[in-house]
Amino acid sequence: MGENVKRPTLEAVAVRAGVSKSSVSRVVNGETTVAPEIRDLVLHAVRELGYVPNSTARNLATKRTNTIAIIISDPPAGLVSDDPMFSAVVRAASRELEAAGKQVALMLAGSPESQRRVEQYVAAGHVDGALLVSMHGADPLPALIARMGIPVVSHGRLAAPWLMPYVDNDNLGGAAQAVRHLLDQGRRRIATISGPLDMPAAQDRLSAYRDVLKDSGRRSIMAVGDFTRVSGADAMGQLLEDDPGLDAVFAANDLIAIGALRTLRRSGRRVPDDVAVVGFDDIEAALYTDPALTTVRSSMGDQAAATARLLLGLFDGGPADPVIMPTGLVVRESA
Amino acid sequence: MGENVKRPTLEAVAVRAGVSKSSVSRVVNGETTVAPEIRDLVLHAVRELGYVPNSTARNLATKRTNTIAIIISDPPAGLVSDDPMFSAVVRAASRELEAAGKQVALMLAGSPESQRRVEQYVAAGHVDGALLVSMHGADPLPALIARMGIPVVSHGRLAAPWLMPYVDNDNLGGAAQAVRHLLDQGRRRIATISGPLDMPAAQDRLSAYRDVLKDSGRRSIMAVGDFTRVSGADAMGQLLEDDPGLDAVFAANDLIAIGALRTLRRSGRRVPDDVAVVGFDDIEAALYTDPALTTVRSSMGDQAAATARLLLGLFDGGPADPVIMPTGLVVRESA
DNA sequence: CTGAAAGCGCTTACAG
DNA sequence: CTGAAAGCGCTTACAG
Repeated sequence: MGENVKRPTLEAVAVRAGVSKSSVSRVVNGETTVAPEIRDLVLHAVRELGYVPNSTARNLATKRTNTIAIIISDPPAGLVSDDPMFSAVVRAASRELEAAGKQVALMLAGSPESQRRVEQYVAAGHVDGALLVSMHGADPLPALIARMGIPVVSHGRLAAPWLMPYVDNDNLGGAAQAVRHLLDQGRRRIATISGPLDMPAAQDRLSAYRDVLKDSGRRSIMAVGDFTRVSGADAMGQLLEDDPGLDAVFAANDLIAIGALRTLRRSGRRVPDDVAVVGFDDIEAALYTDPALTTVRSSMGDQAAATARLLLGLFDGGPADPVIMPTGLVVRESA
Repeated sequence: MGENVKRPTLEAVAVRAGVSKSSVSRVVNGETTVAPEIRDLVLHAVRELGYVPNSTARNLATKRTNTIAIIISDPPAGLVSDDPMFSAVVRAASRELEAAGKQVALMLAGSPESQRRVEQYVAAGHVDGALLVSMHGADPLPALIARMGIPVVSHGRLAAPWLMPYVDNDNLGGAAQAVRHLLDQGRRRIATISGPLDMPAAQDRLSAYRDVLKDSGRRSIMAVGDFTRVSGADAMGQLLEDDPGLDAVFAANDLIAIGALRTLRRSGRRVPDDVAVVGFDDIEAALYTDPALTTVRSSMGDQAAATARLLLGLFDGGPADPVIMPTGLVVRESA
């Protein structure tokens, strides 16, 4: 498995260049207090030898690791990662962090064992900071991570928001806009399919729905989903049984909407003629449903990038204030 | 930002327990050659102090890092990661690796700069091994990684398969089965929409399509896609112009099929009555298209897990032989 | 079975 | 501006 060439050390470079290790270290780390001639000697030797600093040794000496953990607190069922959001979030955050010269350690913390592993990992001083993507309200991980004494931020508001700063979408505003849109279209019996009720995003989207309906003197009709397609399909079936006359559905995310669309189709309802449907997130698939899905745009990518930047800012003494990103209705065919 | 409590060192444990550092190290590492009483003393001190080994120091001493890189060679456009495969692969591989006690470092290598970063990272001795997910044939990264002298495997056959062992699906077999299914249904003008032609998976699926058609004395009708929905929609439009009478399409993946379905719908074609459609991959979304998509199952999750196991096996002197995983047709409504 | 000592490859005060 | 030396927190032959 490879030549296993021993990599040159800083010491080898020093010998080769005929200077001290200190000088090599300074040059390699870009310190300015080095005489040009020494600098050249070192640079030359570095090139000749193909020297690359051993970051393990560097980390030990500096007590920094230059790596940031992206911790995805995925429930055992694997809810999140089947979501297109998973890739959007991981990717955008990685890009941002890497662009800032940080290494990224991805950690999936689904099972209790993997939670322990993550805890150990952070406790072992392996990371300088952490970006948390937690997906259920009862998750004990945020509290554990928060007390580890490293900068940490959350992608999405936590059930315990005081634990750490976060970046979130304007779930309340977006959901309200969606429901008002249905109202404006003259829909009378507007149902909703919520996300998992222990998640703040699901709670917000639900309570905005309720508030808007209440203000307009209408009754709430709800079923509980869990942000998956299949839960949307099931919930829609239940809703149709409960109230066959409903004429609109606000789905707490696009995946739920996609599931709901299938059930509506199978029950012979036309969308939007019989039943209007609005989703949330504006994932790419929303462009390919039949009819194309009207939805609330919440760029998870942008949100993840903003979360990463918030974290990076923390290292430079930046503000630890939550940030809420705007959402907007995207009207297509389904409502 | 936290209490910044200095973490106890192995030395502190030794002092507390009244034994040598060597003994503490042995106990902590589970060596059996330790007297029970010493063991107890150490364990007690470890617990009292809340000792967690500093893995940076350990890595420096052992010259191992216990971490494996998952390197996603994502083209700049971001093709892969919009794909549901991204999450399936990252997740399954992570789980497998973590279960084996390895740390996972996720690296996105899209741009030339990030390729350099990955190279440096591996060269810096930060990882013990790497799992590569490369997405285009001209990718220079596999060759670079392959010569770094660490165990490395590829998720999917590379354009240069000799560089490292890999795990792949039976793309040839699966595609052949799909096309034969269309033939068996009496379809006469069977088109295909390929993936990016520099990717082995796309090549295989295309050549199987061609071979089967040739054997049956039929003509190939093809358009090139890139494994995205939008490319499927566009390619389908082109195909319909080229040959309005076509009665079947084999899409190189489900995303392409989803795009093609939209174009067919908009052009007034009924599926499967006028045009039959078969996809490839069997992603969850295939269950929610209208009509539900007939497709070839290729569990990316299982494949990624198998890739991870192949890599882990390499560390124990396991075989470095490629493995091909079976595929199977899933008949639903679209064909 | 146990411990003293050297070593892993860097960084960083401290003198000069 | 430069270098010798100590130190980061572990592991691991080597004696005993």
